[in-house]
Formats: sequence, C-alpha cells, structure tokens
Amino acid sequence: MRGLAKAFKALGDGKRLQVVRLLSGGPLCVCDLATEVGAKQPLLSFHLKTLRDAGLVVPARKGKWIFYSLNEEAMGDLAEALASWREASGQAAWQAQAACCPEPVAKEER
Amino acid sequence: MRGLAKAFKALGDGKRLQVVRLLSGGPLCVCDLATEVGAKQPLLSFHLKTLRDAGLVVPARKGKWIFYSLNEEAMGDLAEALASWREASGQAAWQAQAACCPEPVAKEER
DNA sequence: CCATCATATAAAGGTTTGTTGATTTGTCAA
DNA sequence: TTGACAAATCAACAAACCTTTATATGATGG
Repeated sequence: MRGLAKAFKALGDGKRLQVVRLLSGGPLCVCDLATEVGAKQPLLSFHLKTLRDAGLVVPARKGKWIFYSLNEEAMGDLAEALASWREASGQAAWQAQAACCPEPVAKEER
Repeated sequence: MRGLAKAFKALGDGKRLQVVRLLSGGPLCVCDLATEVGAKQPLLSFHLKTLRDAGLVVPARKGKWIFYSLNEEAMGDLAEALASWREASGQAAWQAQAACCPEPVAKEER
C-alpha cells in the first residue's frame, strides 16, 4: 500500500512518465533518454533514481553505458490494482445512508 | 499525457490512495471518508479536490451530504495505459547500440 | 428567518520536490 | 597511467505540496 503510493507518485511527473513510455519500447541508455526527454543529464539521473526507488525501472550496465528497462512485474501490479478497484466499484451498491450522521438517505440507482 | 501524469500524481499519496480504495467499495459521503481515513474535514476536502481535478472521483449531492464515487472510466484508462506499456516492453528487443554514442554494444538477450 | 450541520475555501506554516551547476565515481582506450 | 566519456551525487534555491486553523457556502428543519 505504501509501495503503491510511492510508485504512483513516481509516475506523477511528465518527464518520468515520458521515460516510462520510452522504455516500453525497449531498454535505453541514459544519454539517449536524456536527449529524448530533453533534460540535462543530472536531472534525468534524479528522475531515474525516483523511478528506481519506486521499483519501476531497472538499470543494467553494458560497458560504459547503463541501460534502463521497465520492471514489468511492478507495472503489472499497478495495472492490476487499478483494474481491481474499478471492477469492485462497478459491482458496489450505494450505501443506504451516511454512517456518520443519523438521517437516512433514499437508496438510489447509479 | 499531461492528464495521465496528473492522475498518477493524485494517486501518489497515501491518504488519497486510501480514499480510492474505500470508494471502490461504493460511494461514500465526506464525513464517513474523513473518519475512515483519519483526517480532519478540511484536509480531506483538499485531497478530494485533488482527486476531483484529476478526474478520478465524482461528487453527487444527496440532500445535506455529498457522496463521492470512483470515475470508473478514468480508472480504466490508467489501468489500460500501464498494461499496454508493460505489454509493449515485453515484446521489445534491446537496442543494438546507444544512439547517442558511436561505440557499438553487443546485442544481448533479456 | 434563524440555527445547525456538511462541505468547501482561504491564509499561513513547514516540508518535500524539481531544477541547475559543480563535482565525483566508474569504465574504457591509448 | 592518463585522458575522455557516461552516469551518479552534492549543494543550493524556487516552486509545489501537505497540513492546520479560521472562515465561508449551501442545504435542512424549526
């Protein structure tokens, strides 16, 4: 749950989302990501760190370069969580009333 | 794309994620959400505004109370985006080399 | 109209985040 | 070893965010 929030927060930035979308096309090195995203190297490095800390991407050194790729499992977990919440809400009925307060509320359709 | 980042950012907070999870069980009024989440009313109102602005939840007045429910379509869009990125990355091949730099890199498996 | 309750908004704080420029670490090739 | 290049880290600052207290809006019932 804490991990989910961290992952979603990591996705909650335009540049990082762009990185994830780029990596969905296959692993890329940092320098290529930087030019694609239009960010200077230290800035991209910062964003990659937050994606790494959230478990969304994985680095792999290839000689002088470091290639990043998506963590498919983590992406799948997020997708599944969202899908399950949407699913559940589709089947859920309205509460008969607000539990916090005594007044009954008419049962409604959706 | 901008909207996606906004939505993910909205989900990137523990209390808001808790609200979404609660709403997956069906619509709830603000006062009930406040007690469940353990937040004071103005704070919850702030978080609900964030979720509203991101298009993730929808308010509906029922007399004196306002019931919030999940926007299933928005949740579905997010889930689908994540699933498609994961899917694509599963099929993608490694780049033969880093485009930014001349040196060739050996083609690798995953 | 008035009092009350549910929710939203405003003002103000302390903390986190995004960005930049300078420096460091790590790898390769000469 | 030295030089060159890729990437990470550090220091500093502005912008955004979360939280709280106080106040406003909007609906209900007397």
